[in-house]
Amino acid sequence: MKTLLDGLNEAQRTAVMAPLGPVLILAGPGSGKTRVLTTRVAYLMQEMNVDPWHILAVTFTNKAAKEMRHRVESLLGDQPRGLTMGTFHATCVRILRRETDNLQYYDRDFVIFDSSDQLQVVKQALKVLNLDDKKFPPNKMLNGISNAKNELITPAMYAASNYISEITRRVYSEYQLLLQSNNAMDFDDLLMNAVLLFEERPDILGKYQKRYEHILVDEFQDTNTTQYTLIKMLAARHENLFVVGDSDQSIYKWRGADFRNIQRFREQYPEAQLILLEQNYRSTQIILDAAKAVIRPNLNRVHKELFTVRQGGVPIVVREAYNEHEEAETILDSVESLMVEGYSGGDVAIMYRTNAQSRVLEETFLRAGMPYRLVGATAFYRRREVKDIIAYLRLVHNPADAVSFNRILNVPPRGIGAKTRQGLLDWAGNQYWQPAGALIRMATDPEVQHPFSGRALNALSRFGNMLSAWINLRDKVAVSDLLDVILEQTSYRDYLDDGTTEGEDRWENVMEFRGAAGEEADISLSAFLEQVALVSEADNLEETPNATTLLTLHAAKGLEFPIVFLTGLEDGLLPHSRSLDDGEELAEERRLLYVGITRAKDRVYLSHAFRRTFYGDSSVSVPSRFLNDIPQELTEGGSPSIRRRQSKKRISSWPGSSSGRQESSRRSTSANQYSEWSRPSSERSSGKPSAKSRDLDGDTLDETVRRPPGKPQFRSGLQVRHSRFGEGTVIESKLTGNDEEVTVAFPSSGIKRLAASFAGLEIIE
DNA sequence: GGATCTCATGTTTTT
DNA sequence: CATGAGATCC
Repeated sequence: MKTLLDGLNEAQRTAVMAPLGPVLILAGPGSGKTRVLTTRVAYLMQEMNVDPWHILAVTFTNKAAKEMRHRVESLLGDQPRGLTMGTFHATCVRILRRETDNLQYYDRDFVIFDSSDQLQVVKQALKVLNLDDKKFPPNKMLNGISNAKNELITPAMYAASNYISEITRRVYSEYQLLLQSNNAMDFDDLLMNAVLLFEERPDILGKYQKRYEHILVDEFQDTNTTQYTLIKMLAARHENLFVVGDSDQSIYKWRGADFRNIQRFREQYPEAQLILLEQNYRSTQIILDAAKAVIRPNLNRVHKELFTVRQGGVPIVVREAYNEHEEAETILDSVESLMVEGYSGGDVAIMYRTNAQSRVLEETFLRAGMPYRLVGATAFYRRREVKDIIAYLRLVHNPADAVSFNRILNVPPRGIGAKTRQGLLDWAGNQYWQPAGALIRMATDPEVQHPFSGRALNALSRFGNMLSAWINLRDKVAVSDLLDVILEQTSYRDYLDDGTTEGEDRWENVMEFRGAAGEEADISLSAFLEQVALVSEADNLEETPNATTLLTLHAAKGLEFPIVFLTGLEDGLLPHSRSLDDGEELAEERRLLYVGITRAKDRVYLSHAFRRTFYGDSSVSVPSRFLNDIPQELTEGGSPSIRRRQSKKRISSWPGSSSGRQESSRRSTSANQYSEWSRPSSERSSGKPSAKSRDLDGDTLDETVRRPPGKPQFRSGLQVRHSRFGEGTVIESKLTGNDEEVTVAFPSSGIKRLAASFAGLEIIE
C-alpha cells in the first residue's frame, strides 16, 4: 500500500484511489498519467482485491501497452495472470477470434488487411461496379469508407447526400462484400465488427460485460466514435470506467479521433469524478509557459493550470535560417555545442511536421558522421519484399485471400501473365471458387475441367502444386521452416538479386523477417500473422546509444527528451497549408506544436527558414503564425523582424549569391556567422575538435565556394581516396549549385554520391 | 511476358 | 525532387 502510493502527488493519489464508478482524468503533458493509470491497475488488484481477470486496460499503441504491462509488473512484483491489457485493435481481434462461430461472414482463419491491401480491394470494388478510378480516386474512396467505419456507419446506414457520397456508399458496400469473400477484415473492421457483434448479440456482450468489471482507457482524446461506443457498451454493466486523456494533445482528428468524446463522457456520466493532473514533472517553467501560450488561443478548452517545480530555465531559442540546409546545419552545430556542455546526442530530438523534412536533416547528420535514428521511416512490414513474403504466408493460412493471391501469383515471375491471370480469375469466378482454391483443384485434380493448355497450363499447375504442398505443410512445421520452403521453391532470392545493393538490402530484409519468425519457436502461423499485422516494428525500435532522434510531431507524442528542436515553423508547414482555411484543423496544428514543445525537459529550439524548397522549387516562407503567440520574454533570438534582418544580413554576405544557391550555404555559414546562435557562445568559440574535423579547412572551403561554375575538379576514371570508404574510381562528376557532386565506385562500400566540398576526396595517381 | 518509360502525385498514419 | 503505378514498347 505504502509503496504503491509513494511519491504520488495529491491529485495523482486521488485519481489512483478514486472510488468506483466513472472517473475522468484530465492529464496535462508530463503529469504522470501513465503512472496513474498503471498504479490504478495495481491498486485495484492489491487494495480492492479485484481479480486481474476482471480488468481491461486499453491503449492505442503496442508501445503504450507494453510500457503499462511493464510498469504494472514492477509495481506488483510479477505479472498478473488474466489481466487484459492491449491496444483497441488487439483486444477486439481477441474477442472476434473467440467468437468466430458467431460471426456471419468470417471463419476462424480471417486475416487482417493493411492499408495497401485495402487499396487493392477498393480498386477491385471500383472495377466490379464499373466505376472510373480516375474520377473516383481509390484512396479518397478508402478515406470515406474508413471515416464511415470510425463513425460506426455500416453500408446499409450510409446516407448519401450527393453524387460523390452515393458513389462512396456503393463502393463501401462492394468493398465490404469483397473483404468478406477474402475472409479478411481491415483495421477499422476489427473495431466495428466487435461493436456490431455486441449489438446483434446481447448475450455475447453480456459475457464480456460481466467479465470486465473495470475498464481503463489511455489517451481517451484519441478515441473515435466506434471506440467510444465499444467502451461504453462494455462498461454498461459495472460502469467502472477510468479514462485518462488530454484534449490539448488530440492530434489524430484526421484519423477519426474526436476529443469531444471527453465532453461526451462528461455528459453521459454526469456523476463522473473529474480529476485534473496539473503538475508537470518534465519541463522547465519557461518551456511550460511557452507551451501554454501556444495552446491558449484554442477555444472551448477545459482550463488546466499547469505548473512545474522546475522554475526558470533556459529561454526558448527562436531562429531563422536562410533555407532548410542552413536550418539543419545550425541544428547540427547546436547539437555539437550541447555535447560540449555534457549532453549526449541521444538527449536530443529533432521534430518536423512532414516526413519529407527529415531528408535534409539526415543528409546533414550523415555527412557530419553524427549518429541519428529515424523514427517511422518506411515501415519494415510495408516494404515490397516483406509484403510479398507475408502475402505467401497469408495465402497459405487463408487461401480465400485473393488480394495476397493476386499479389504473388506472378511474383517472382513464373510465366503467368495478364491474360492467363484473367483467364484464371474468370474461370474461378464462374465456378464460384476463390482463385487460389481453383488453382489448386486444377493442379491436383485431373478430373477438373478447365480452359487452360500449353504453357499457361504448365505454369499454373506448377504453382498450384506448390501452393497445395505448402498448405499441407502448414500445420506440420514451424513458421520459419514453412517460410524457408517457400523461399526455396520460389527462388525468391534469385528474384531479388539484381546485382545492386538495393537487391541485397531487400534480401536482408527478407532474412530479417525470417529471423522474426524463427525467434518465436512455437508460434502458430495464425498468431504470427496477427502479430505481424498488429505490431509495427516501431514498437521494438532499439535504443541506439547517443543517436539523435529524428521524428514527426505525431510520432513524438508520449515521448520526452531533454532537448527538442522543432523545425519548419512556417505558415504552410506548421500550420500545414491544408489546414489554413479550417479553424478546427488549425486548432489541431496548434496542438501539434503544443505536443512538440511539451516533449522537452530542458531546452527548446524553434526554427524557421527564409526560403524552403518544396517539390523541387524554392520559395520564400512566412514565419509560423504560432510564433507570435510565444511571449518574447520567454525567447531568445529577438522579434521576427529582427531575426529576418539578421538573416538578410547573412545572406548578403554570401559570396556572389542573392538568390540562394543553397548547396553552398552550409559550410560557408556553419562555422562563423551562426556562432552567435549556438549556446552558450563561450563554449562555441572555444571550438570543438569534432566540429572542426568535419569542416574542410578554411582554404578549401573558400575555394569551393568561390570557384567559378563550370570547372569540375573530378572527372570520370580518376582514382580517389575517401577517409571512410577508402580508394575508389570516379564514375561521374557534375556541378550542382556551387558544389560538385561526384559519383564514386568504392570496391568496399559500393557506389556513393558525394559532395566534393564535404567528402574530402583526395586524388591519387 | 517482361522491361522501360512517363506521368501524376505528394500531411500527419497509433492499428 | 522522388516515388510509384500504369501504359507502352520490345
